[in-house]
Amino acid sequence: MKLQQLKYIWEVSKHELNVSATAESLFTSQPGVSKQIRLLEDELGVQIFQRSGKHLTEITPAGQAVIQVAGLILGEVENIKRIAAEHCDDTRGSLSIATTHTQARYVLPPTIKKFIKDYPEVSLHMHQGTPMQISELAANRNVDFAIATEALELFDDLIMLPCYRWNRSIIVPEEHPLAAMDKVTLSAIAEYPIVTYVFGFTGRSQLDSAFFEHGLTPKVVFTAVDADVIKTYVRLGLGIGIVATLAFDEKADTGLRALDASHLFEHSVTKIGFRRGSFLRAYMYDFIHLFAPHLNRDLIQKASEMRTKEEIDNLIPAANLPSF
Amino acid sequence: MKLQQLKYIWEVSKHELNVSATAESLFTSQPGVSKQIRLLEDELGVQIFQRSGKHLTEITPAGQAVIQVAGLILGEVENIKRIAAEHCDDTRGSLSIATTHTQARYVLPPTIKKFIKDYPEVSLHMHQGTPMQISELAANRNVDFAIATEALELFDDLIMLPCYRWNRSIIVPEEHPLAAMDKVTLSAIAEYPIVTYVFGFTGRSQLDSAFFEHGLTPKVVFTAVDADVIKTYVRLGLGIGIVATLAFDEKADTGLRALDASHLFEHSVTKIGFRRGSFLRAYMYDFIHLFAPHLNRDLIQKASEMRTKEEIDNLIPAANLPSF
DNA sequence: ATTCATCTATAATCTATCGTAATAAGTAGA
DNA sequence: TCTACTTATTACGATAGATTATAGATGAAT
Repeated sequence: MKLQQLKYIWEVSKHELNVSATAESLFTSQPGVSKQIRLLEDELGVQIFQRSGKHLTEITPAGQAVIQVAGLILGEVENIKRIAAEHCDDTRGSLSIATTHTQARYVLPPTIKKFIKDYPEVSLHMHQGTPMQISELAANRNVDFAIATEALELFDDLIMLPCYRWNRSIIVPEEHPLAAMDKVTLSAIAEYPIVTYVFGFTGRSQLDSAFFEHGLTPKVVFTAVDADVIKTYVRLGLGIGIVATLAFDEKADTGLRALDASHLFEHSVTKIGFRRGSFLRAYMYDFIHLFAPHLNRDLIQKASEMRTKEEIDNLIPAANLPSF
Repeated sequence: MKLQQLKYIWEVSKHELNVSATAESLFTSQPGVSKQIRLLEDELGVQIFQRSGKHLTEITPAGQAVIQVAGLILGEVENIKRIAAEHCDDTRGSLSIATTHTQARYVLPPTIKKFIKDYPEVSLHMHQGTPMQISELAANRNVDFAIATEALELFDDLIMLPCYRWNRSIIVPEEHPLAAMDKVTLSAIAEYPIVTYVFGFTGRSQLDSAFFEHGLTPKVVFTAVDADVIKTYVRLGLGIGIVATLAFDEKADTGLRALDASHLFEHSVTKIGFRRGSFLRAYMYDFIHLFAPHLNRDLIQKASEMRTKEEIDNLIPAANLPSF
């Protein structure tokens, strides 16, 4: 048994059982991968993949179990490398973060700025995608951290730490009738066409459920992944915007007004996630701490030991989070 | 990084940093081991072993951490092999048990007899040693199970399941004055020379503390590892014996009488232990169940998840154990 | 100090293994 | 039945790994 063989079966299972594609992604040849998989199967005495003729069609039950453990091993191998790097030079390394537009554009910049000042030798990589893609990247060890508000819950082998709570604001042109209201109401909003986030992004589901619970059907005329696009269309008069409050900047966003909507919609919680059982470099702890000052090394390590989301939420109650 | 390299550093750390001895135990050449260790160190960029000239003198802090994780990986590799074997043929395999004389001679025979009848294709290996050696064998993956009454607690990465409680008896020649007593007392025993277990064996410490608490100093004139030897010397009139009750057989041990001493000494608990996180074959669960009928697959799996001995003792209270 | 036994590192050689390229063979979908 | 795609096979070349012999270093004992 070789680590490479474990790597191969793991990667094949993550590439829809397509050996050619897997080989390409690993910068090696297809016959090499096929051969190693076969050798491993011979050694173990069980089929890992079901074949129909020359195609891999599915993973056998034995394969399921083997691949799962192979994943653990690959994670530990990664840990060994990190441990070594940490003991070698704890200021040098790399940090990959997958996140959404909202975080990258409005929340992360100060954190990143401070981080690259503190750790100039750490090369930083940012990936942008849907919450689902982000979670997958973290679960598959393509990135170190996932930062998002949604979908992270779906991956059981990610440790997710609550970072901050945030609320929504209604964005309207300055002269809009709603701007005159003291406290906007859901029914008032429902009167106007709405521009907001795409489903699956930035707490969009919270928004929908609020309307639904009040028996209202919002007229969503346009959806976007990011608040910049939303604001642009609000300016054009397409409708009123509903975005995260932290995506509005009074100075920069001239011509627009933000009306607090925290009383209308349940708050959302943004979280940072990493693979369960992964060794974190010192600068990784520091990054988390920079991003969410209530998360110190001790707390992060305690949370890493937890088995369920509930335990973590108990350890870090939402009430104690910073709120925006 | 290769599995072999991890195996090498792990094994070297278990062979007092003697590369030559390690190579021999692995049936390979010393230069090969040295080279692979060096290659691994080069790849990781840190020293794993401290060298003084040409000798390995100690493990560096980085090495400590790396070797620990290497141990996890090797354990998972073992699990993969077991998983594969289980899916291939769940009646064939091997089972290695390390235990003490007392277990091997008096307790295990019926279990073993049933087991080899149920699983004729499983090759069974028994190792005998001190409780300390037994625990080490299990911790170092040389055997699957450790069965003993002492020392198992010292190894944090062993899951130990309580199997049964047992008490002691005083063994005397039939015509001995103590045989006439209704209920023997500690002070009565302390009058006579005593033959019992060597320290570190078969709950010997429990025995000493009972005397100590009553301010008595037993006259131990001879100690042995096993009850057979003890009984032999009792027959010779060297003194009275104190052994596990289950080591006395009324029919076979003619000329001797056993006097119950359960009221004098705290009971002991015999446990079966295996490496934390190790995948157990179906026949391994069955073996445990044969040995300790209250331990079924579910309970064993639950206990495997536990972090501390206390949690396990809570799950399997001593009061519920069979008693001998 | 010196010697000896023991242990590790180095070098050279040989073998086995792995990756690659070219190609054959099988599958799925139109 | 044809085409596009995928995997298996084969042969070859590069490379890494094991082995043997040997040199160098250490530490304990004389």
